[in-house]
Amino acid sequence: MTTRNMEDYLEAIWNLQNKKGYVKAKDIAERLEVSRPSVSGMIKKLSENSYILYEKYGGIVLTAKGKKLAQEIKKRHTLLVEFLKIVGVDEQNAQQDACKLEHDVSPETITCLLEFVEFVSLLPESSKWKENFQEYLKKRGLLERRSNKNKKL
Amino acid sequence: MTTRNMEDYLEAIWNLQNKKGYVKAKDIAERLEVSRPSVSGMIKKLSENSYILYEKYGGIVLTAKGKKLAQEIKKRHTLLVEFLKIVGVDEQNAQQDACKLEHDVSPETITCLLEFVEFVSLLPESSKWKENFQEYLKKRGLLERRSNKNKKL
DNA sequence: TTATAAAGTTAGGCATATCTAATAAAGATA
DNA sequence: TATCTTTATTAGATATGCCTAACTTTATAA
Repeated sequence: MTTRNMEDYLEAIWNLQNKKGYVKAKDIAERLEVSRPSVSGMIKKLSENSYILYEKYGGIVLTAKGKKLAQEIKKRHTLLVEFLKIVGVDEQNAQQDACKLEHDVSPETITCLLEFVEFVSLLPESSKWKENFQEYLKKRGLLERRSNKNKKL
Repeated sequence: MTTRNMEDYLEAIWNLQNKKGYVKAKDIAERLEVSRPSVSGMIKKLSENSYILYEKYGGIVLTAKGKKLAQEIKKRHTLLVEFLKIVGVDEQNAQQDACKLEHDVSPETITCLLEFVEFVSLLPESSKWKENFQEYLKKRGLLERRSNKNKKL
């Protein structure tokens, strides 16, 4: 089984590969804000579990298995961000939350969120839903500011 | 700071207190499916951090601090379940997912979800949104079954 | 009241994941 | 090519949280 952490590393590797074309331990460390020895340890583990190909002091390459998992996580992440933005979470918070939630959301919930996002995005221009929701959010914002009640929950 | 695990234990304690009126280590162990020594360890930790009052071989009582946090987590949990059910996740899955997500969702996202749930629940009977969404979900279900494509993502 | 059963604790170990300090290998430059 | 800098690894420690086995305390019941 993969842990939350292995997933984070795999996703980072996938992102780096797409962005820079290659992956170095140093870059993973920076991206995940961990020390290089931590990266070394995880590389060993991912390699042992056949998610990556690796030789000491060499390059890091995702196996088919690793790539598949990394893509899945990335898709979950992207979907979560899309969804969070629809319900009014700002980009930055959406990104941060998605990083954590992507490890825990069950396949069934993913399917439901996917359908929700698709449904909303397919709403015809004539649909009043979006603008009603926007209006509702705006009204809520005003009310809350007025009553000065910052519900932390 | 509280860890994910401390939160799980606090929530369990809160639930037991509400359900049975008192809390025993054994019940926590059963509820969380961990061994009794694990519970002993966490009780010590929660006690050291002033989330509960505890004396060896004695009763477990939440402090004001512990109660407050437990209630917050419980609220997050309840909200997540409500939300997940709206987008079509069945009760059981919603409960399971909420148990995990409740630790990671940021306050801002909680606020947004709360507003979304409220908005949907306040939709007038005349609103076509709900039935359109239901219909959409049904249609998707049929299409997926027909094409036999189980997107696992 | 004393033996037994149930509940809780301690001891000791394992797994995950982190860190710093020290060492080794690779890459860049004079 | 030899040196210096960057990058990566190993060694060794810490923290969280889990487990089983053994022991202690409390509660029950004969």
